[in-house]
Amino acid sequence: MESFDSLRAQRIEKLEKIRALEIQPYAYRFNRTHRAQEALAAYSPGAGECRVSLAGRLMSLRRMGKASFGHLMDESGRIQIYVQEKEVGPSSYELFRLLDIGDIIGVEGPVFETRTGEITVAAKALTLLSKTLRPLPIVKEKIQDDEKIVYDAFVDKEMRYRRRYVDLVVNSDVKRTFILRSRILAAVRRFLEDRGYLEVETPVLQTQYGGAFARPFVTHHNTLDMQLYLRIADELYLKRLVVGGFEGVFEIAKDFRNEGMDRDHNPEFTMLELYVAYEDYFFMMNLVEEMIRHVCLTVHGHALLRFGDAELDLGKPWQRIPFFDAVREISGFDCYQKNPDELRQIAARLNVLPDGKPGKADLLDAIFSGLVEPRLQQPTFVIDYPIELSPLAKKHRSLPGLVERFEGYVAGKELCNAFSELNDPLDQRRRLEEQAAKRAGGDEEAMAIDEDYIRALEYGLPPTAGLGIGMDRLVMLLTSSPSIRDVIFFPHMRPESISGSGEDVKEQKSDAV
RNA sequence: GAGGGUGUAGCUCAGCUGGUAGAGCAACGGCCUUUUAAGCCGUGGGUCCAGGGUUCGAUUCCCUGCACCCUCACCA
Repeated sequence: MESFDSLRAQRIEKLEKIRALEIQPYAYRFNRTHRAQEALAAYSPGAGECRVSLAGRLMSLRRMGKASFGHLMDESGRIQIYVQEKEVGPSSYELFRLLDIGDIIGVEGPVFETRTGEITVAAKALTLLSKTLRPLPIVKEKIQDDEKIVYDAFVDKEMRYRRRYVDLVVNSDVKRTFILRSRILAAVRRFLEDRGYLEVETPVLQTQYGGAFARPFVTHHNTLDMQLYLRIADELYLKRLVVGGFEGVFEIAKDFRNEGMDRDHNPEFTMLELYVAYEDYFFMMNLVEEMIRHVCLTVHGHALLRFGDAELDLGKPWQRIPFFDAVREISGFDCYQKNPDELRQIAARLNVLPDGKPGKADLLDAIFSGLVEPRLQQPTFVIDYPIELSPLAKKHRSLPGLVERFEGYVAGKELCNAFSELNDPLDQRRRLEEQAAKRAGGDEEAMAIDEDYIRALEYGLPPTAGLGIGMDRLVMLLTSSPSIRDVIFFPHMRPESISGSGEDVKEQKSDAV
C-alpha cells in the first residue's frame, strides 16, 4: 500500500531504524555558524576554506549511490548540500539513507563550488534534528530567462489556509508577504511613537460594545455569570483615555465582528485606532497621507504600487471629495438634504434600493457603497458625511446635516475612517438615543447608549481627531494581496475533523451551534 | 442568504456519449561518488468528498449533504 497511511508508516519505520542506530531523531539543540544566505555570501573562489554549520529543512534530494545532493532550507533561503559516504562516514551515510524530504537536519562542512557552478556545502558531518512523519508537497522551480517556472505548485487554497505551516514551508512568496506585514506594523508603530503618541491597550471583553455598526460575538464569564461581548471597536475606551489627559493614544489590536466573510472581511481583524487631542479631521487627513506614504517608502523604498490592474501613487496628495459631490458626480443625482422618500426614489432609479424598510441612513449608505466606492481607485478621501451615518462624529462647522468625517479609499476599498470627535455630551446623548431607537426597532447593528461613555464626555473631552485604519487591508494594499486571507496567517475556516491516528478525515458534519 | 464552479494517489492534474481509474513528481526496490524541475531502470500505491437514487453496471447521470473558490447580497 502507498496510501497516506503507508507513507506515514514507512517514515515511522525509518524512525525506528534510526533509533536502532542509537541516534536521537529529535535533537535538543544544534550549533549553527551561518544561515544559508550567509554561507552563500561567505564563499568566494580562491579564498581560503570556508567552513559552515547550517540547520534547516531538507527540501530536495538527489541520491546517487555513495554521493548525494540535496537542498537545505532555513529562514534565510536555500543552499545545496553534497553528502558523500567517504566524507561523513558509513554510519552517518546510513542515517542519510533514512532521511526524507522535509526532515530537519544539521550539516557541517566546507563551502565549495560544484562543476555546474552552484555554491554547495560539502558535508563532513550530518545531524538529524527532527524526523518528519508526513510528506511535504514537492514543489520544484526552475529559473529560465529570468522567469521563475514553478512545477507542481502547492495551490489548493483550502489546504494552504488550513495548513499554513505547510504553505509557509513550500511557498516562499507567502513568507515574504508575512514578513512585509510585520514590517508594515512596525513602521506604523514607529511613525506614531515618533510623534509622541502612546500605544495603549483597552478591554477586549466588554459588558457593552460600541464604536461601530456591527454585531458582536457573545461570550460568557463563568464566575460572574454574565454575558460579555468581544469588542467591535476600540473607540469609546480610547476616547475615555483622552478625557483622562492622554493627548495622543493609539491601539493596534484585534476587533471582532460577527458578520459574513469574504475577500475583504475576516471575523477577527487588526485595527489601528488613533486619537489626538486638540486636532480635527483635517489634521488627521494629513497624518494618514503622510503615514501611508512613509510606511510604503519604508517597506518598499518607493511609493508606486500596482494593485490588480491599478497603478497607484501613494507619493502624491490624496484626492479630497465631499460625500455628496462624489455621489452627484458618479450617479448624477444630488442627494444632499433630500428626504427619505426622495432618496428611496433615487436609490430605486439607481438600482441599489435596499430590502426592507430602509431609513435615510440606509439609503445614503446603499447609494454610496453601491456606486461610489468601487470607483475610488486612486487614493481618495471622501469627506463630510451625512450625520445619519455617523453618530460619534462632530457636526460640521458650517454645513448643516453633515459631520466632519472622512474615509480613505484606495483601489476601491475602504482603508480608513476618521472624524472630528463629537465632544458635546448632550449632542452625543441625543445621537445615541436615535441609535437606541433604531435598535429598538430591530436594527441589530445600531449602537446602544453607553452611559459611562457619556459620563466621561461630561467630564470633558478636548477637541479630538480620531482615526481607524484596517491594518489587514493596508497590508493587502502594500503587498498586492487580493484577499484578506492572504495576509492573515490563519484566516477563519469552518472546522475540519482530524483523527489522531494520522489519517485525515476529509470532513464531517458539524452540528450548527 | 442567492447564483456559479471545484472536490480523483502524499502533491499537481488527465479521465469522451455510464463498463469500478491514469500521468508526472514524491514513495518503495535495484544500479550508481559532481547532480540539479527529475541521475538511470523497475515496482507499488485509490472509500474517485459523503449519503441516497436511476441502471445489469455510476468516478461519470439525478437528488441531498459537506468543504472550499468566484460573483452578488449582507457588512465598515
